Amino acid sequence: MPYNHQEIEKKWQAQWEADSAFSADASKKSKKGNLYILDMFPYPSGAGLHVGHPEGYTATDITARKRRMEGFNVLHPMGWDAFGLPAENYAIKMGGHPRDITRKNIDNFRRQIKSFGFSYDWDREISTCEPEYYKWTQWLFLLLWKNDLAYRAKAPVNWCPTDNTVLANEQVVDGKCERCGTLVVQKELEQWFFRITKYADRLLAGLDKLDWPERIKAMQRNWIGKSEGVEIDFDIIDDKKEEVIRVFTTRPDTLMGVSYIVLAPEHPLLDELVTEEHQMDLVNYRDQARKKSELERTQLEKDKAGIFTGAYAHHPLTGELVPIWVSDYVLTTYGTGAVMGVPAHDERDYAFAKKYDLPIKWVIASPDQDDRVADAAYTDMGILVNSGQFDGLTSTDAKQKVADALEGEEKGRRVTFYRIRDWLVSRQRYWGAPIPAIWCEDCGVQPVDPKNLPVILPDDVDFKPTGQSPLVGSKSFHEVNCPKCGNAARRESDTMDTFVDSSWYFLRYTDPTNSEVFADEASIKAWCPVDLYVGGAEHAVLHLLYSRFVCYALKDLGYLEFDEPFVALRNQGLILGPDGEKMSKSKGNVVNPDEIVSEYGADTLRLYEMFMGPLEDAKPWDTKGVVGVRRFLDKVWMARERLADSVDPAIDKAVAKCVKRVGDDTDAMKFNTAIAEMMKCANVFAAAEAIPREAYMTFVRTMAPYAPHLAEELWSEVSGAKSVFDHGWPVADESLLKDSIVAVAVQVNGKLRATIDISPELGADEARARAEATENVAKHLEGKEVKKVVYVAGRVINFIVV
RNA sequence: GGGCUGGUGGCGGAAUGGUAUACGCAGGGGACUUAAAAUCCCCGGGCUGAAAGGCCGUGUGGGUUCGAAUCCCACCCAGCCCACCA
Repeated sequence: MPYNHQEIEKKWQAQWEADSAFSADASKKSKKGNLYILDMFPYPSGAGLHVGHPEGYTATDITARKRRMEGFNVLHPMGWDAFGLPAENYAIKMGGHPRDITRKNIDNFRRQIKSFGFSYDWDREISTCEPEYYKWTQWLFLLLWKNDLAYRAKAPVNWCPTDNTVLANEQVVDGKCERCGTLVVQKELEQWFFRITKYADRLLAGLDKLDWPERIKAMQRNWIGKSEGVEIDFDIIDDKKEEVIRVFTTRPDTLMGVSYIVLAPEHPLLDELVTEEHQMDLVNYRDQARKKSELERTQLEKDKAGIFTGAYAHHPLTGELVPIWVSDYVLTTYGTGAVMGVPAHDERDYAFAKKYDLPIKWVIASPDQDDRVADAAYTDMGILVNSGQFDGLTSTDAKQKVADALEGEEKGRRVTFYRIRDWLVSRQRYWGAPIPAIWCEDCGVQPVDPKNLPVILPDDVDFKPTGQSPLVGSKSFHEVNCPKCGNAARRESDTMDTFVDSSWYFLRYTDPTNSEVFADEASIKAWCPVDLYVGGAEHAVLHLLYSRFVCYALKDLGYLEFDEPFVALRNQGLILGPDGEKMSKSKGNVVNPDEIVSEYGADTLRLYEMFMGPLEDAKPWDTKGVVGVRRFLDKVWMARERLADSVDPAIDKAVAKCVKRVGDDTDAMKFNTAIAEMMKCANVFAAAEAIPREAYMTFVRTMAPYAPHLAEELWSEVSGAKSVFDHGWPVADESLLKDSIVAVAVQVNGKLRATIDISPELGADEARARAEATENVAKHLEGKEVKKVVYVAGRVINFIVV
């Protein structure tokens, strides 16, 4: 008979809640110490949870439950990343207030998450949109501001015309708004920034010590984009002025191959140096370039077009004349906005030179002479040629020698550039934490006194985005005095990027109700940093990089004793629809976890999601497969009817092996193979007429982190004791793990010819004799000379014959 | 174009130098049943053979090794990420 999952799961969820079974208490004595196991908190969308959410949550829940059984004190909290555009857009479209919509969504998310039986400490639940929380987001802003890590500046920024707000670089994907897909336009606006670039080098170096997926580390390295090279000054030939064009290159070894210089269309020196004859060309070209959207610039990647300015510069070492060109393949936002054109050894320069018939000078020869093709740039390292004093050097040596020469002449210097930009944190939207600043006509922009936090998000506003923050229209919000001179002033009306909210939330969980500090020092010390963090790979750069930055800053400012917030990180893979495609409403392949829980139970859903395949892989959903794990649970359930005070060494052995394997695999987060092992054990139970009670109860404890409801029910029914989680993680009986007889493969010249059942302790000679005695092996050895015999005890014996 | 990850039965996957395909799904056969469902047991890489067995087999081609899905080299394909970054 199948078990009644609805009744059992409801019963134990209520029991856990009544017992506060999972409350984390740092003051509690624990023999193993404290662990912080964290899920990336969800954005509570209107659609509710999808099956992807419980995948990561189950992985951490299994880990947390097992660690508790082992005697660790575990902090395992859940909360809500509750500010953000979707709720606000929904409110604009459908009416209502983003707060009400968000709270309703949170209620639904909480109900769903509780239905899965996760062992969260609900007393620590946080929500970033509540004033008790965002007070400290604002405090963080003030702290960074006070320490010159937050500042206001005018800069070219990304503007989304649909959402009517600026976006961080990280939120622009393929030139489009990450949220709504609208083409982003560049605007010159004054905005608030966090000085993340100050930490570029440390954020890069810190990656090395992290237990994170290589992929994620590579993406962060890529995003930080460190490149070491040389800045080179080219003197402009101009009687009137002493100006230089500064270029940046990572390949100073190609300096002798320069045949022109290219400036970005926005380069500040352009107006001065363009000759009269080329002035109109420049005006037209700039006009054209400005009209191109980011997307067009990307799509036209291969089309290198530009114009000649009529001006020339001196080569810094040879003094040779070098023409100065303009093209938008050079970006203002990287390096110096000017590059030296070396067509022979750079693909872009090559394309440009071909188009405008500029000289192509080969200065690097491939060490592999034949490799050099004349109809393409040679971009690898090599040996210098046609380079005067540098001839014969390798690229690596030449880089140093050229840099030395330039530094000697004061024509250049070694520099490091980063691709990462400062983090733009202000948004012209309503549903976010107000930036705690006050504008005074006399004193300029002033920080709000921390005593007056939180700056409450007002209700008397119209949410419709107009390009200005909706807060601009709020009267109550703006009746404020300057904190410095006391005169009437107005509040900053921008709100913060929601990534600021989520950049520190894991600290708040350690002390979620504190109204004096963002979290008490002792609480942070007790739990942080996070020992295990699990979430989707989509946060590879944004959230994870921002959180790291905030922790580095807080450490420098004396608030934390660690810089890296997440010691170990794992990404759960995407769960695809049954058709193997990414789940989406439009494809109609979305699986609703509520239906699985109601039809098969939470334990089945948990087990199935872990059984599908390795945690980090993308895996298609198969409802038929769900039935398979439910059958397994029913087998375990039914086995309780055949318990006996009997002895069965075979079953004891199967259980001991299961305990060992499940323990090891759970620690390695190989949940799929752990479950396969439990299934094997259940099959042994199913085939047995009587099952030793002791062995069965050990199995139930082993299964408990995976299927906690069923385990609790079986434990209380069979043992009469209260919670299976109070009884510790079972220890495998080592003596049962060793097999006295094993099947050893017998090979002749590497081909399997037989297997023999022998003791793994058996000596090589005896094993050989046993192997030779088997009929098939004898047949293959007949008439052959045995050159060598390889024996690996307990595994394989291989005869090498001729 | 660059980087990363991967390619194993009909399907999800297991095995990280030692019997390839554990476990599950789907399929076939049997037991129980008036019957069906449920449940339980057995069989499932290909070719060949009555069987025992033999040959082939982890994307392709080579290499290292007594022995390779696993390590090395080259290539093909797929997915993800980045991409005019000088």
